[in-house]
Amino acid sequence: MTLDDRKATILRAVVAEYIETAQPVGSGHVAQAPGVNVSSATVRNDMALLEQEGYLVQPHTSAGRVPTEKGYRFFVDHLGSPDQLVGADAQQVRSFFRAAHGELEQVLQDTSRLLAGLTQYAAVVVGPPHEAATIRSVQLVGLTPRVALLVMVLSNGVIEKRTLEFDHDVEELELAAAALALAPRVVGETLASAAACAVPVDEQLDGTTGPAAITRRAVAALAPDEHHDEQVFIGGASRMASAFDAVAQVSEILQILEQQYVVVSLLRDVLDRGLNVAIGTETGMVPLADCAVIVSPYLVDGETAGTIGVLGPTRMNYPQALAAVAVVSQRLGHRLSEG
Amino acid sequence: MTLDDRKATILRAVVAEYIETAQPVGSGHVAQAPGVNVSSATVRNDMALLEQEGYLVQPHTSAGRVPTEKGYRFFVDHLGSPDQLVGADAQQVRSFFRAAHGELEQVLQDTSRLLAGLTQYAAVVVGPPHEAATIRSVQLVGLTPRVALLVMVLSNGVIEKRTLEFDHDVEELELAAAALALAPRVVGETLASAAACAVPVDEQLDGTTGPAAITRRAVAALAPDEHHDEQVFIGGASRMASAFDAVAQVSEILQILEQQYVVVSLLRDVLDRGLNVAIGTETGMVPLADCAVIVSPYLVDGETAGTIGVLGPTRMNYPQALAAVAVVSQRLGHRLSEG
DNA sequence: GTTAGCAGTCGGTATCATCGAGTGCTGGCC
DNA sequence: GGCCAGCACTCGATGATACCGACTGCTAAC
Repeated sequence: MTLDDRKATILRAVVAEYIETAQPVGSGHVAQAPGVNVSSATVRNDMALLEQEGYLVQPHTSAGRVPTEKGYRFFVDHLGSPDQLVGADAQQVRSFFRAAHGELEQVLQDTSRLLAGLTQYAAVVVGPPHEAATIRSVQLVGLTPRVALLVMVLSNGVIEKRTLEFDHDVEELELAAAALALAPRVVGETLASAAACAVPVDEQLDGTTGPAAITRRAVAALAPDEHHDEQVFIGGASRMASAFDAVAQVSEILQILEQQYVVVSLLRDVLDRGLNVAIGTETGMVPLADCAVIVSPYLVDGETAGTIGVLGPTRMNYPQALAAVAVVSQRLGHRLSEG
Repeated sequence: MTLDDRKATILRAVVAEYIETAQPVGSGHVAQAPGVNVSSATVRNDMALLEQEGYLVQPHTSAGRVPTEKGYRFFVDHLGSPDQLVGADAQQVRSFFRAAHGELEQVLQDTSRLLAGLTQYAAVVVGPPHEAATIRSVQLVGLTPRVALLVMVLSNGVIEKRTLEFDHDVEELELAAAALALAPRVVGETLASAAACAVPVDEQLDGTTGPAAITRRAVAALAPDEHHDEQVFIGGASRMASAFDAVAQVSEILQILEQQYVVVSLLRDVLDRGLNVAIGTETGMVPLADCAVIVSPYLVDGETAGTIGVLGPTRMNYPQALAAVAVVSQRLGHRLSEG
């Protein structure tokens, strides 16, 4: 399963050139690549072996070779020292995070654009899950006589809101009273724990009107939505499009990107398998057979908080994209740790 | 500038068939179209005239004809009675709005998906501007000693928040005091008016610490952000992709859809010109030369509140898309009027 | 083990003929 | 005068054919 030095060098050269040109690579080109100091005939022999071992394929007999998933996999697993971003890009990242300020959502959204701009592929930024955040404040605001808004500020700066609809008019005073009753019970709790531990308390109370009923309604609405536990921001889907040549394929990939919870679970899945790169079928999604995903968690205050990722073609520029993801995830974590 | 009956019928037939097949339309096909009771030779004569008048073009001498922008324009301007949605679609809209509940943002997001599903093009839903909404409640919540969140609930159920960063630690009590001072001045105002009329009051106060300073900071942060005055939701960009055949073009269009404020101003622009359909260069954006946009405002409580739109190829199915936009905008307005 | 040389493969491109959908025009009919 | 059958013509699309060249695998020599 392990390759000798020369074959590894040749494989690397093939992948590198294919990434650049998107054309099958012939032995002649490889022989001229730096580090390969053998003739094209020797390269040919080794390429034939590499094909037998499943690292390369020939689209047709008289053509050069193209990396298989296994080939890409070897390439990323044996990259040696991780690349640095080129100066201009590094500069861009620095000045971006120096200027980044304001709302969490805005920062995450802009970060996804930044990453997309750096890599020329689609970028995904998943915000910190609300799971872990505790409730800082609770408020009940009437919008119409029968509709009120439950507004909670979480410790990570995210705001959760729930619409409460009643089948009878509700007074502002009742809302205020309900909010007062609610606050001591839920402040300091997470959404989930607040929803769980507050329920039994409420079941004892009865009646369909008055503050107690409102409190009960509010508690019932607390539980975190299945799919909205974390925020997802996707940037640069348009850039990814240019990396493919069939419109139908682009459309399928966009369709996946539109289902944000699918993207989130894809990233989570990859991380759970202990990977930070998933190539082709490794993504587990059929329409992504020609795509690769790079994932990296970012740390806020030393704990993994969210995830960023890049989605591009299997022949993406791995060294550069890996470097970009690494730098951005590190800087983003830093930025969010400051508070 | 006006066409006689037969030429109008022929033009309509050409546009209708081209929309369906995306192939240049020949005189033979037109002659067979219902309503055209003349021979292909006569159709040929009229088509030649229609070409002279700029409604049609021939891609090459021995080919059928394709509508020009002017041709599409005539088609949509003379559609006669607006189409009805087919039964299944109408049913889908009804059940969607019957089930629609919960947060405003979620409803708008889902509506964009619904509209995209109905039309098979990209759909845009612009939420009610925050401009007109008045502030219902104000709250200041500390996140870290030096960072606080200004949270405002607006009358339309939208939440506006502003991050306040201080260069010295701030006590919870100070925040509470500042919020108390702020509330009577801004509740009931719009964001803009609150920002405007509260400023002079604050300039009289001095000092860099204490509740007064916090209040001043909060007021300064009130002014609505230029670009985030309304929320934009875009659905079904992937569907639009399949309507084109050049990847580069798809990429350019996606790029525009990614700049949400561009989309918003595009829709606004079209409405300002008194149109509800913009075709090709009428959109004013070069990459959209092969696109058409359908726009419709929706009314909440009798007042125009937001806008919905569809972006598709110039050869989009106008009757169907117009019907879908009309129904959805009407139902959405209804749904949001209930409160 | 490496490599120069060589025969063989096969996709891509160019050339050419053919086909057919579609046109414009003409001349006859109502 | 308006309509239309008929006809010659145009020109892109399609398919066959030949050619070119970028490859390969193999062999024999170093």
